[in-house]
Amino acid sequence: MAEVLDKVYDPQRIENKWYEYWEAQGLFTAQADGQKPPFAIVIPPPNITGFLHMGHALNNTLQDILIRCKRMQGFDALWMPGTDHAGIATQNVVERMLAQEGQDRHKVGREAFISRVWQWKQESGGTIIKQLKRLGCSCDWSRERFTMDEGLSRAVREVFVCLYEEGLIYKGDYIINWCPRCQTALADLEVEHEPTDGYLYYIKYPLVDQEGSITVATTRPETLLGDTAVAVNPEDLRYLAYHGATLRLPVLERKIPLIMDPHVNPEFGTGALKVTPAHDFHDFDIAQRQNLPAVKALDEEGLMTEAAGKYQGLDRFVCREKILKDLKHDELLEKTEPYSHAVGHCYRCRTVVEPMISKQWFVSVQTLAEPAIAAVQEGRIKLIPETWEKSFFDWMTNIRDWCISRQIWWGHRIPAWTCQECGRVIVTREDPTSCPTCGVADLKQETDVLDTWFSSALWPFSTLGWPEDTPELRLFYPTSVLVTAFDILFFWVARMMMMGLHMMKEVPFREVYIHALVRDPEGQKMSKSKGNIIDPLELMNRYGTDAFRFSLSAFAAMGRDIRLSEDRILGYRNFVNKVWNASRFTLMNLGDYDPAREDDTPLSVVESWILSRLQQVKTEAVRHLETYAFDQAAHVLYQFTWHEFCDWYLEFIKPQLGNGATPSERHHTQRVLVEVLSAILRLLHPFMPFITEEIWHKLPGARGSIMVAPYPTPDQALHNPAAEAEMGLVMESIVAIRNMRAEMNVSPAASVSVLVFSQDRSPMEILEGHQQSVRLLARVQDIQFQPAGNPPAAAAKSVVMYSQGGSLDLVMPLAGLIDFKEEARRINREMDKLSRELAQAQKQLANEDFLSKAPPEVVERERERHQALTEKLGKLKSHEKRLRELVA
RNA sequence: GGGCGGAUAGCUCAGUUGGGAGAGCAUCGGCCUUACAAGCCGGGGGUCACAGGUUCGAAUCCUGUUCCGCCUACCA
Repeated sequence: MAEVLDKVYDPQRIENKWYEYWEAQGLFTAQADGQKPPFAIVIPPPNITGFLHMGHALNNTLQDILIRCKRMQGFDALWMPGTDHAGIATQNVVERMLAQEGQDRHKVGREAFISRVWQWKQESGGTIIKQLKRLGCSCDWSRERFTMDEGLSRAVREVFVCLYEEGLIYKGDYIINWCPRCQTALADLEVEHEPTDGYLYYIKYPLVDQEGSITVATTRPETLLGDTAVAVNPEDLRYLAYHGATLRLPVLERKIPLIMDPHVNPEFGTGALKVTPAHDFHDFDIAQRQNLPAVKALDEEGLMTEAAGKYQGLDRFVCREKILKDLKHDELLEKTEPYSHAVGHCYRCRTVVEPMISKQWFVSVQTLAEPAIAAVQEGRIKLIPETWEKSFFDWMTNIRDWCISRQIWWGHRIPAWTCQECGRVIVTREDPTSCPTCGVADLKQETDVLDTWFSSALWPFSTLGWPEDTPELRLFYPTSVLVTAFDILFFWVARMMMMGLHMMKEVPFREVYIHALVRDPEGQKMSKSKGNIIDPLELMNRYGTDAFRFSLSAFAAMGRDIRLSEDRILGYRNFVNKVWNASRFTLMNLGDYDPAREDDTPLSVVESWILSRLQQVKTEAVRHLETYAFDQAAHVLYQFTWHEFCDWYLEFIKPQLGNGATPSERHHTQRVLVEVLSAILRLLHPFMPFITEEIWHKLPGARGSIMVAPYPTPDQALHNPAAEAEMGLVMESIVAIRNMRAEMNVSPAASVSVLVFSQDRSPMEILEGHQQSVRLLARVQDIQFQPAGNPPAAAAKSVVMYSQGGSLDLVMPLAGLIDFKEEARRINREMDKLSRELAQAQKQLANEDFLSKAPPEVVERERERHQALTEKLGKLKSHEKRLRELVA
């Protein structure tokens, strides 16, 4: 017979083929016609500057599993894809390109720069999408969106104007985080605090009108140039005498007051705090309370301002050194201590950020946060696993206003205009041409753009067509589930809740599945700087996409980070190959199979058993997928496919497919085999889409893609405990015989016979009915069944218990074949184990409390166990005794 | 400082209302048994971090301790 499949599965050969096929057939496209129940997921939009990393790979594999499963289950499944314009990140990329050409954005100008970014997006922005396709993602590409496309930009504008009109967006002077390199404000979340080794400098501020000085401690001496006070705790006795004093700011000689503020911690440093309202969050608050002026000592480029006097124009870090030198010279630097503290860095470029007072746009989040908190509390949005709820509530209740303006060019430009004549601010849906107050046409648009997360916050409804009233929006909003890692829970998820609830009056998604982070084999977070990045594409090339996907799902245990282990991926690569070869075997035996032929042969016990087990597996797999226990779903399918279907079922049915079988037997066996394999392929398809599709098309009677074949559902009528018990006995007997052979070092070629003794009719008859399988799978030449009799002493012996009652003695006469001492050792090992278990059971049953308080079924089970152990141990003991006599 | 998670076989990890400790890999022994050596068969290996408590019964629930990891925070 011609080879139906190659001997080894070659992923590269077929992956592209099937992806193109799926796309060409339009199988990813949601109908949105209301004919089927909806199921929708919006993708966390990857940055257009992005390349597929492990986090993407895991996140999108899990989404694809869910969406493929739901699609097969008959839902109108929409996986809404798209990309994020990633303001700062993208602008940085294009600016770097310009730099290489000796240009910068200011020379080029705003409009030309923006079209340059669009051009870059056109040429290089699609990489991540190609990589998602490589991963097999079944996104509805016909609906792909981009946060800067026309529709989404309209949504952004609409939301901005609405919130502004409601007074929920305002512009104000406020202290924000400023990145001197990116030249923009950053939201609190965009600042990463990294522990940094620095120094704590103790600086003396001389008193005016009296002797002495007050010493303050700081990590940033250059900011003293912006100091407008020194604060001490009102309770701090050490400074009681100085209340109301005036101090002389070192170097600048400016006079500043000593004030009292309860926020100062007397325990830290000297208990005296220099107050720099323009460059410190804490100090800003103090200044607000105490009506202190703010002096801006640093400018937007991180250079010292005019207020810094002779230090004007110096870089902040150069200035720090200079000031220290001058302080030393003036003998005002008391001491310097090494000090490690958290320093804020720009999450995009790693530059040390500078807190700075600035005029920015804010979203007032308090009123938006409350409905989001309520939605989670009331269970209208479920966070899975629930453990995240606590963090969520903590964050949401302490949330500060969201700074949404960014001083960059790439993004949604804030739709606000200022009349140059009367100063009126105009925020409208359509670009204004003249001032509604004074009528002049001299209007200037805000130059800032919006934080990228502003547009992503609208993603669940903006991608569905809002503000238009589209069929998609009506059908798919609220979406079913959001799949994401916890690192963007606050950046993105919380904001989607706020915006969705406010604009749509309805939650954006009903469930949020929060998966783990992928770490390197040592448990470290993967990062460019550590150089420990593992490239998912490389793993796909090496092991195949299906194996890679299956690995990720098998790793995805709830609430625990993933340590990437290549050994395990290799193991799942082998599993994929196993599926391939089981299918290969099946197809090799289907040459003459006619699916249309009638089959009235009843199911054999083996078939009843495998079908019964299959129903159980279907139930478990679906249950695990519905609770996002991807690892358990994968595990159940792995175990069943490999260790039940391949290891046992296929071996059992080989004779029924061989020459000895009648045509109708053979046909019947083929029919059931195809049925089971078909179910396995469909169950596995969401995890390993490519290989299952390839095999699916080779199955007899193949019709269309496996993607739209029904996902298996359990058939209770096939549940068959009797067949499972019966096959349990058969398999245990085979294992027992194999064990005796292996342990006794009986060569596989050696011919052995087995005698089966038992007083119990039922297990005896069962095994007798399966003697062909026993012969074949345990490599036994001759097998005899004896209700009673005297087994030979020169033999190995095993006792197999039948779960429905009774037992079998399997005796392998081995005169001349074995060393009896060896058999005695084997028996003793087993008896030891049994004795220990028996002792345990005895202790339990001797315990009055156990008997009276434990549930009756537990007690009953313990009794049965005790009896079985006693019986088995007794039989082995007498065998062992006879062996001893024989040796003696 | 606050919060969260983890500690189970040599390694990576499961263990779903508390009721006979599991998988994969590794290891040891034996097999080219006509789907698969990326395979088949069999074996060995664990005081479930430590100390208490609740319970007839604890890897599982409670308290405390130790050691890791993460998130968060304005102690300058």
